[in-house]
Amino acid sequence: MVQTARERAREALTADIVETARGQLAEVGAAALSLRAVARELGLASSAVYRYVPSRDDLLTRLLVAGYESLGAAAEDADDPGLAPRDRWVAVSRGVRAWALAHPHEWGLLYGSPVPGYAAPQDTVVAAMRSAAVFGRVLGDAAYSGGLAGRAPNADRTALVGPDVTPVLGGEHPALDDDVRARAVLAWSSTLGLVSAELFGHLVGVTTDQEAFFTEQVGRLADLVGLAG
Amino acid sequence: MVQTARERAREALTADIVETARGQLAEVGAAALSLRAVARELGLASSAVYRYVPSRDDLLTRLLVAGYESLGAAAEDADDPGLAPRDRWVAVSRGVRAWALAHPHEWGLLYGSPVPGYAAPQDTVVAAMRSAAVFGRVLGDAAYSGGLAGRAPNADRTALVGPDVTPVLGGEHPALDDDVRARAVLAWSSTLGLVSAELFGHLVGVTTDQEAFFTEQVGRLADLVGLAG
DNA sequence: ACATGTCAAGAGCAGTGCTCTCGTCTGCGA
DNA sequence: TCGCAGACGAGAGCACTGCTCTTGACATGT
Repeated sequence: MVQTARERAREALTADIVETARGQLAEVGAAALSLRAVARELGLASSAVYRYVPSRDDLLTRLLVAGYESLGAAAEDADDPGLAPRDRWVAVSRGVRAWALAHPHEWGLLYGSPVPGYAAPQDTVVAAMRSAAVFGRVLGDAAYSGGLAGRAPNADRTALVGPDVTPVLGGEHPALDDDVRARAVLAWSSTLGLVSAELFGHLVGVTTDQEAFFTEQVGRLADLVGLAG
Repeated sequence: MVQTARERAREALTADIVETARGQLAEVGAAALSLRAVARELGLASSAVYRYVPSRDDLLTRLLVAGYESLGAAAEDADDPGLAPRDRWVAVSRGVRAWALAHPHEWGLLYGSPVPGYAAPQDTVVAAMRSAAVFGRVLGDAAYSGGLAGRAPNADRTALVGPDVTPVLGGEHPALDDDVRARAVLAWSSTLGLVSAELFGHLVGVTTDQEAFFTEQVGRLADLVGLAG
């Protein structure tokens, strides 16, 4: 028992605050998240909350990290290494969409417009990598299992992806050149766009069956990456 | 002169309020837009503004419509009917991106997370169509000029686009089936995703040259749609 | 010249983030 | 076992927000 009773109580109450804030976030959204409302729900004075959370921005950061972790876990759960590469990619994409539909306000916090006056600190980028890494793993496994199409016919185009993304996008492999990595980044940000467009209401009236439409589209994106299936 | 001096003064002041609010929006973002700050900047009492704008939400709606119109105009300006279909698509996409970079907070209002407690009224959807219609026109012109690839080999897949989008996506033409329309919708929402990802900081460290990267990616999307060039 | 009604302003309500102070109480070291 | 530093919760208060209501001045149309 390395921590005292006070420390335990402190951690428990801090966790309570973050959990209550998550509930608030799910109900009213990030920009309307109120520290006073969290305090009210916990039966605390608003000033007491500041003993545990230094500021509203810090609370947002915690929710941001928790959101990235939650999304990353959902993506990992949706992955099934036994499937063909293309089907794996589609399954992970569907997992991401399902999480977004279940947590729309959290998705807005992660990938929507930034909260005014708030800049995400550097700690959040590692958490943000978790879901992207799942796609990267599918890509890497496909390369090693031969489930990735060869070099595109016009692969002489510049690819323009930074060297930092190599580890997260499947690692080093002869089949994984910058051209296919650029395609993967395109597929990833396209998926972001599809989910956001659906969630933010930009596809109402455009599609007849949102889920089937999404599945078909991410399948096209998997083809664009060159995944076999 | 059908309107009295009072009516003219009223319209001028209303326009001043909206213009000042646009400035505020550009500076601090939509969620932090303050009616009182607008009033201060105009030398008015905060209560006086409510004589011209019924509520903050109504002001947001006006800014939303103005934003869609501004983006649509930028897309139209970027279009050049003399180019090959693929180059036209890329040019319009680049125009959209350039507008977004010049008006980041307005882009966030249009395509980012919705402002809490605010639901966009139906009037905004027609304005939102304007930029999409430019892409639709490029698609339609390509079909009529023969610059659109034929039916995809596996076009037996369901396409799942609603019938309402046909007019805006090039109209009726034998080469424009629901499969190619679905690809166009995918390319459009992918472009949304690319721009949002860049603007909201999700591509920092991923690409080495944002503009060249974007140009290359929307070129891939144009290929996916089947535009020749 | 007068009545109508539009106008700007101010006070006020309920809410926000955040700070400071003031008693209380806990837990650690002597 | 005692005493005290430090943590704790509560409350008041500041500056800000959107919005409503009243009040008094002014311009407009008859």
